[in-house]
Amino acid sequence: MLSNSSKYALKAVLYLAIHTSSENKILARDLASLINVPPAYIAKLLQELVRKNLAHSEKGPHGGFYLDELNKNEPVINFIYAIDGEDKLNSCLLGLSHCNHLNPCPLHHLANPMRDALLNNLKHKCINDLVIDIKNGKSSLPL
Amino acid sequence: MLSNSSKYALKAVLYLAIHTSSENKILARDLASLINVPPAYIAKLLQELVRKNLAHSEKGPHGGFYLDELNKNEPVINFIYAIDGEDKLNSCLLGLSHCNHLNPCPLHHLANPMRDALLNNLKHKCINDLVIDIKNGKSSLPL
DNA sequence: TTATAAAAAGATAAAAAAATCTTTATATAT
DNA sequence: ATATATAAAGATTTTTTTATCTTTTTATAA
Repeated sequence: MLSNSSKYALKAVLYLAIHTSSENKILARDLASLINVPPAYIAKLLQELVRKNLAHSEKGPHGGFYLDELNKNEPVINFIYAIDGEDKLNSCLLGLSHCNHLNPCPLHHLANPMRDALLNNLKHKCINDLVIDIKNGKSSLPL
Repeated sequence: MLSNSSKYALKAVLYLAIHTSSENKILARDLASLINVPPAYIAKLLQELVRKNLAHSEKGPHGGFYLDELNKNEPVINFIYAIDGEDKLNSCLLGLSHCNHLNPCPLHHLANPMRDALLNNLKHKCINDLVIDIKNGKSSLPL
């Protein structure tokens, strides 16, 4: 469903959303150990998010990664799209390019309503919504 | 979501369900070209399904692969489990081993209802149910 | 201005998944 | 019996994904 890369990126982003701001950054290597992801790997993923304006970074002493308020209000799906591309979540379950609602594949009716509902949630929930759940005890870390 | 291998296997199984029986087998290489899957690859996958009693084969002249009535009545999910293993569809979206309904990860509420509904469909629909849809024009090939 | 601390970029390596090739076993027909 | 057609099994190759390592750039502070 999600690649390792997307999973790691989401874990990182959740951590950043809870614990960082422009005044309070975190080093890639510290973040890595806190969310159980290889340090060099998470650094790469964060660089990609920064390039796509889904996270921020500063170089040099007292530098590090953080999320600003705009980032925290991005829909969850944007982070997945940034790392995995759009096709991964949107393509036909059987990999058929012709499959759509007018020309449904044999698994379409069985799976698409759920997929659409999931995509809808991912599009309408932002990172901050997930953080609110965590703070209300509706979901939990650690990552 | 599904590996290439599972997608290929499901396409093969659907074809076999519609077009084969113990009196009417098909060669791996013929099936391969009909469903657009590499011949050596589909042969391997079918061998795995045969080993797990989800399909049948006969060697030698007039041999080939086919599904019997029991196979056609297997739930769709069994073919996926046979190829991808059970974990792939059941593990936490973020890959967290501790995640469950009592200790939900931040994506759990957002995704699990849909995943459960999908799994339920895959468990309760058998291959023949999909074939009936195709025959009624509710879904369509080619594969 | 120099040293240092950090991310960015790019190159490389390792592991897993996808795909193919070769050999063996088995059934059928001649 | 022998030749042939097929799946089964196993080995190998290729591609993709995952992960790491090295070098460069940039910002800070002494």
